[in-house]
Amino acid sequence: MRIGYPCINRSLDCTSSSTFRLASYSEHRFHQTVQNNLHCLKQILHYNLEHGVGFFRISSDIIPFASHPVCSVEWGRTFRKELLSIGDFVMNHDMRVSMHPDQFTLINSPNENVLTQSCSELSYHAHFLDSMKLGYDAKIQIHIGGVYGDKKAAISRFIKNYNHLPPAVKNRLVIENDDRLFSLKDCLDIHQATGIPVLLDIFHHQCLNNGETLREAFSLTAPTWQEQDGIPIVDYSLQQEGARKGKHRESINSNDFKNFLNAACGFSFDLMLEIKDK
DNA sequence: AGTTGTCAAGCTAGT
DNA sequence: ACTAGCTTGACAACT
Repeated sequence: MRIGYPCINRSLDCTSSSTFRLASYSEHRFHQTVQNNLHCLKQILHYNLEHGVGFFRISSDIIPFASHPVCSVEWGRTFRKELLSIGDFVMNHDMRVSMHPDQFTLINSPNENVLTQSCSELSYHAHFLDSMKLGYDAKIQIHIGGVYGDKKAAISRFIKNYNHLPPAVKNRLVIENDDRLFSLKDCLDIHQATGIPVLLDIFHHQCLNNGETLREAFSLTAPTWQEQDGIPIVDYSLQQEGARKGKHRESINSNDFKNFLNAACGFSFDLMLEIKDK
């Protein structure tokens, strides 16, 4: 099992997700920012190696405005050497990376513009991981999307639009159960129809489920991952007490974590710790 | 130098 | 009607 954390390393003064306002976009600014982000990503991966951390989620901001019309730079070519070098580092040390496009990426939206932009956002993520020549175990995780007043229709729209995605995206895309709308069971149904792997989010499963125990949730999701997908990815986090439902905790609770590990015993997976203080 | 309003994008539930 | 929350605050204009 590899353990990972998302996007930000609080021990290094180097961030791989710095961006800028759209209003101040220029090719120079873009070039500078991407160069710095890639440099910091390398630093973070080195740090991770030294600290036994084999898994990392790369921020979607690593290439700012990559899917926006304003960006016409062929960054995959410009930064080819840097990207390949990072990819080599990841593979040589048996590490894994993933990405999580943000809440605006909705492939089940009834709005065609939202769908189009979501597809180009997903293509950007796939292109980024492809540019590092990483295997298809480097995943892009998204939620199912909105309900739009009709859950069944929302699910069929997801399946239909998923089938039209380019192979580069399909090779990496996985779906994650969320905390309010689409449960693990919904994701498994979509898996039945599409073959898409299901990423189990432990915290979301506590918020929304159909009575499956944690062990059952593991048994159900594990077979949705094929050989080329790598071992399953599992997201772990906890409710911040006193905050509104869905808010992630600042720090881990070791009792809860021990219970989780006991329930997970015997299953093979990589673990993403979505805990604010890493 | 420090503070604070705002930032590409969507949706939902709670207030 | 408004806003917090979402995988992650931080940019940039203002005082």
